[in-house]
Amino acid sequence: MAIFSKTCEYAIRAVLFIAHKTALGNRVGIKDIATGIDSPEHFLAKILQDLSRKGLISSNKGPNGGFYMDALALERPLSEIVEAVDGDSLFKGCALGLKQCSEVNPCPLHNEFKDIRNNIQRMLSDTTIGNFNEELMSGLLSLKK
Amino acid sequence: MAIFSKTCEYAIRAVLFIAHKTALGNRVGIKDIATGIDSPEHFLAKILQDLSRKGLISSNKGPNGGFYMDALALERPLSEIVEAVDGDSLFKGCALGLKQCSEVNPCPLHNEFKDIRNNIQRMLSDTTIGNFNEELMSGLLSLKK
DNA sequence: AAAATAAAAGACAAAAATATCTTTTATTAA
DNA sequence: TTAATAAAAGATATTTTTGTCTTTTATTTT
Repeated sequence: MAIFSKTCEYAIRAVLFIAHKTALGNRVGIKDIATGIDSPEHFLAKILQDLSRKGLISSNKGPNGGFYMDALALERPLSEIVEAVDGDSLFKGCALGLKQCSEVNPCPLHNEFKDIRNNIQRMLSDTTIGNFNEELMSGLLSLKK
Repeated sequence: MAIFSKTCEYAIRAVLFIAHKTALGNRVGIKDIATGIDSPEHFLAKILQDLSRKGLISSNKGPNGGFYMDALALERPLSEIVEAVDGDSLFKGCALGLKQCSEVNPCPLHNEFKDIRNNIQRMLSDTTIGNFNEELMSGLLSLKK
């Protein structure tokens, strides 16, 4: 199994795509985004609607409409996307799925996974959405294939 | 989303349960295992049949039958269970789901996730199934709830 | 005001993961 | 050699995830 759900993979890729495409005032349409990250258009639309409702990205209807992000939104950490889509179980949950797993009632992997969970959380919290804009614009990083 | 699939969570918990319950020659039935790790009995049965086919655990039918593991099986790393059930995408796959993600064609998170993937793989490869037997027998670790 | 544009929303479909129930097969013990 | 036991296998059901198609709403331009 992968680290993130398919939905979350699309979400991150799409947000990074929007981020670097609209860094200075433009907007980008769902069709361009779907093509740009190689994802099913209408499925992605649902995901972006959700992220929009949650305030992570912005959108406008009509001609010249589309999705965009302001400067403030670019400063948000990747962890917000992940939490919005997949929840916090990757950071907080028990690796073996035990509801009551804790320091006093640990599963066998409780201690071995503590560092790993913290590393994931720290990395996603310390990395902003706008962090990759230059490399994305210069084509050094890929969001499709 | 969780790190492992539900199937894999059950698999690890069940194998650790079998490991410590049969450390010296006993066998344990599917009903006891399912109760012992709080999982759906018949669903777990399928999982164990699969692990048995793959040689990770052993079983016998009939009276006094059940599942068990020999000394050698206890030395296997946890990573074998994970690979048998969830595959290797947790260790090898691209976090953003890109098929061609690599050093020369990296996704934005390629480098950030390199350490994390390695940590997970190392931990699971360095930890044997039998590693938790004492603590499980003494009740210091939990496999249910 | 009408037409064009683009996201939002709704309805539906397919696939995969998870779960349950029944029948069959192998093994043991009486 | 029959009955009992327990895993293996098969069939089916439910839920969740992923994906598609159509209609509606908001906005802009003519």
